[in-house]
Amino acid sequence: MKKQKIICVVGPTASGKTGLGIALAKHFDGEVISADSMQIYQDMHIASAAPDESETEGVPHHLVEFLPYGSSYTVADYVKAARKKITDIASRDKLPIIVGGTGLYINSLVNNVEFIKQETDFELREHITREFDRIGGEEMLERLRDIDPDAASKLHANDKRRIIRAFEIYESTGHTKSFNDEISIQNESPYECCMIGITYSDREKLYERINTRVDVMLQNGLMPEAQLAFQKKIGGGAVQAIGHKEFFDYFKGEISLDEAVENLKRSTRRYAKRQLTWFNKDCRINWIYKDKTPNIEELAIAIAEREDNYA
RNA sequence: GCCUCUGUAGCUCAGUCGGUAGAGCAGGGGACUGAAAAUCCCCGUGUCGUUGGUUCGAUUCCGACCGGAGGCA
Repeated sequence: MKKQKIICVVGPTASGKTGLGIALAKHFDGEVISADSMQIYQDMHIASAAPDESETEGVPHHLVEFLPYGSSYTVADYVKAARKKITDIASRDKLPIIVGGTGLYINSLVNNVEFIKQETDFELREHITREFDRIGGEEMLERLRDIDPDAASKLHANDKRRIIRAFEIYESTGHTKSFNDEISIQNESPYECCMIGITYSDREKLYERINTRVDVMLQNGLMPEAQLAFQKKIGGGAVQAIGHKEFFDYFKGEISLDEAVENLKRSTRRYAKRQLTWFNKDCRINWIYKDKTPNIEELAIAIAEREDNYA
């Protein structure tokens, strides 16, 4: 069976993925599918750095700002939606271009991870969480060792979320996490993916970019946007967004505005570092260094053409 | 010009009654399969301002010099 060609543009925040995605889409007659766990939400346009109409230059962007703030969304939801978009775009003879910084989403999509058709059982999760709080991480990990030693050996007692998730899987499916993980990647990926990573060879330069981008966001009205989010006081994935939560302590009068801004810049820097850790281990990625490349778009196009004939 | 205080990790500072040093923050590395912009784990060698002296041995004591802060003129 012939594989569907796609291009993936990955990299840390503020590295210029959006612009490169648009350039590639224009060159190869493609459409962009975002792989960003925050750009999916509405009402956080500035914080999530969702592309503006003026930036996209007519290139369609999918899976961006379509979910109401406060809803919850999962990797499984994302992969399902993205696959559908790829099929849809390809059926119109356009090239699907995945652009984003959420490593988990990208990997799951590209590696064709199969998720069990099942809704999140929040009640079960709540129940297991209570048990965790009652007996502690060490004891929970011991119990997990009895049912799924492989998974337990990879987890730390403090890793509450993953320990809880391991029990959640076992109790709702009857299979261990290890087993589920194994069968989840048995189907070969239907995609032939050219992966392009964009970053700076000098970490300092990336951090400078991040700092100035935060300043620009502030000028563009990040604070009022955060204020609205603060007033909504609702959950879902969006409350985790860097760019809103850092202001909450300021709104409560606990820290100064300067402190809030510094915290925001620091959170963003740390996030970028985690993204780099994630992407660096993927040897399929062709890296482009912004501070060493005169024309990144030209290079990206050359990489895509070298890997295969996308034209 | 004189007097006092001060100079230790990128920053703020501990400390060594003389045996070459440690916290917080910043930062670095790693993990990651239904919350992932989340969550979790690990990481502190630095001419102890410079230069002489005392000493078996000085970052620690003494002197001079250089830089910083304050006071008196």
